[in-house]
Amino acid sequence: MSTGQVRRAPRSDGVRTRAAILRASAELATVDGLEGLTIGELARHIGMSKSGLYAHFGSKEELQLATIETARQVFDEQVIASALAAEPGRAALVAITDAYLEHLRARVFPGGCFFAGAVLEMGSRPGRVRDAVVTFQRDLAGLLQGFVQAGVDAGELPPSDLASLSFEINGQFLAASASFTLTGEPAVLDLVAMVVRRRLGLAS
Amino acid sequence: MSTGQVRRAPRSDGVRTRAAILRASAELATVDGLEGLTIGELARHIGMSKSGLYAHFGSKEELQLATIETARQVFDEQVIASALAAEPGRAALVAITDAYLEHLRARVFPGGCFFAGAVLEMGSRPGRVRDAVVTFQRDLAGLLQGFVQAGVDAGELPPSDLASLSFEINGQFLAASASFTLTGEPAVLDLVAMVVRRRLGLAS
DNA sequence: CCTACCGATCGGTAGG
DNA sequence: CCTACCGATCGGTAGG
Repeated sequence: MSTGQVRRAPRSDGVRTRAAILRASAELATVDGLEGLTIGELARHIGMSKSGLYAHFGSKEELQLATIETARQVFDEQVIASALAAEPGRAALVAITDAYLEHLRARVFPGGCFFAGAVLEMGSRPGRVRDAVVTFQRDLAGLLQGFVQAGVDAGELPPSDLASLSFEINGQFLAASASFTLTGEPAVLDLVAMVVRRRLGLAS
Repeated sequence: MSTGQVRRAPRSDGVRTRAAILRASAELATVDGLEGLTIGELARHIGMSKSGLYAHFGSKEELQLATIETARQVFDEQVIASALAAEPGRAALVAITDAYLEHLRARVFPGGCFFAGAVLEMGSRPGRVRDAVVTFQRDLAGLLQGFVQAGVDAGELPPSDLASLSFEINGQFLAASASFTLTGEPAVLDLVAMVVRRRLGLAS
């Protein structure tokens, strides 16, 4: 008896429900877009009432922002983590590329990379949702640039790569997501893996 | 009196109206998306009633398809034409890149490249609208690949470029549109111009 | 090309 | 987390 009665973890059901909602929301958003996503469709998709969703998120904008946060966590775990586990520099650039391509290959989201779609969709809009997407994009670009800088510092890459290499790799990520989503052809992913390696001087 | 009374050209007003509608539709679509575009918003934007639009296009899908056709014509005139005017091979690849970047710089569409947005938006959807976007993408990829082939045939490019160069350039176009739309920074366009030239062995 | 209208769905709220 | 509801807007049609 010592510590008293059994207690369920406070709100654990709510936390789990919220996570399930957000996961479904992120998936739907890669097909319908962050704006095209509707509360009604999401509610139907997870077997809940619309007002049930409003109990978790006070507005569509809050839902969108929470969805972006969830997608970011997925991206951090599946893509960024592999890069951080590698040696900064060329090895990290290869690692993040392979992890990104594997993220696509596994079809984690039905519409390809969440942020590739979101950046193109929200790029010319005002508001907090756009700002959140821009922040992600800026952070990713900064991470890539840091790897390039490390590669240059280590003598793995020429200093001229500081100007554009991170941008180029980012562009190949966009192309990979767009092309793989369009065609479903795994060869696209192998092609991009080769392109990046070559660009880094790591293949014929 | 010879040829009789003054006659207005048959339906010329209707043709002009239709063109104006489609131009506005293409502009709105680069901000709201091809799906996010609504008949009501478009009608308001051009000062016409919703049913006035339905007189020109029987359904939203027809409007979307006609909008894509209009955007394709703009792209053909402003981007493709410059490439076809150049020597096939490296010169054509430089020409299409510069024309594409100028198309962005001029902000022909407020949301950047119409098709960059459309491909990412429609990639994971079914239907005729997606098919039309895929067709554009396939045609552009084929055009680029033809230029690469010509460059290889002329000895300007190594045969190894046949595998991926056209894909890489396409990726830089996507990155240019996304990044320029996000930041509005013209330096992005200069960067991509340099990246492509370097990739073609035409700059330091 | 218009007014007037349709059923359905939108984002969101009241009240429990 | 639900039912029941709100005004606004959706794509689309009738009839002119």
